[in-house]
Amino acid sequence: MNALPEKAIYELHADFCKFMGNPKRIEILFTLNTGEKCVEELAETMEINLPNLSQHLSIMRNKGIIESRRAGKYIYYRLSNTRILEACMIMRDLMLEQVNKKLVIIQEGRP
Amino acid sequence: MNALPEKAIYELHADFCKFMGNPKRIEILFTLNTGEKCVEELAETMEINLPNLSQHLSIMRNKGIIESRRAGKYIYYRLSNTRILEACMIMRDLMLEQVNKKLVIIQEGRP
DNA sequence: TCATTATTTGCTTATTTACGCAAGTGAGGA
DNA sequence: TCCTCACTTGCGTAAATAAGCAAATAATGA
Repeated sequence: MNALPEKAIYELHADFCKFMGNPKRIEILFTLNTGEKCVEELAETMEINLPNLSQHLSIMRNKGIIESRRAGKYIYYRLSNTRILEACMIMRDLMLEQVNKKLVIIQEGRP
Repeated sequence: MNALPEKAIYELHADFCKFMGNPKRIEILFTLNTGEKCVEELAETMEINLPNLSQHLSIMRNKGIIESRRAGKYIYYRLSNTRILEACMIMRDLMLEQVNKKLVIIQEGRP
């Protein structure tokens, strides 16, 4: 097979991870983890306007993070692979750990 | 304890994950996984100029992804928690899976 | 066929990010 | 003390991203 050069892998890797850098997309991830949802439902749960949501969905669809199917009038979105949630939960744990560390430092600041 | 509102968690989560959206920072992660390195060594391995590397290191340090210690003239960087690599490897696997899927689609396009 | 509903696209603006260069800082040694 | 080396910071610019609005699609039902 063709060996992708190392630098190209890093580019693809970073590009694939970019979707995680936006709070709305993280929210989409967690919301879809509770089950398939149509765009309107998502927009309502998330309190986001439709065009903006649609753009985020399109980014995630293009990267293969989520998949969609049409059923009558609605388009339903779901996670393509729940392992993404695994990675996401690790990041969340680590983030919360960091937040706690910072809180402790602040609290130690005023004895 | 004070319950962070859901939206705030998504903000913090996304912000914490942002570092993954840059190929240089992914490379730093993988390079430091092979062991502690000083800035100069990193710059040489990665073929990146020092100020730019330093900026990426500072971003990762502020988020608690990496830690540093001074030893004489040099400042050595290391990963603060190797679980970050776990998350990163899951993302990498999923990315490679997607890349393969896309290659298959392209190949099916010319029979 | 036409209107309606659900979703997407295009366009514009404000904000953020990346990176190169020049200058600054700070510890160690002459 | 002053110089040097290792690293960091500030600044300017180019490019990417986010979000809102208006307009365009695409499937459904009258």
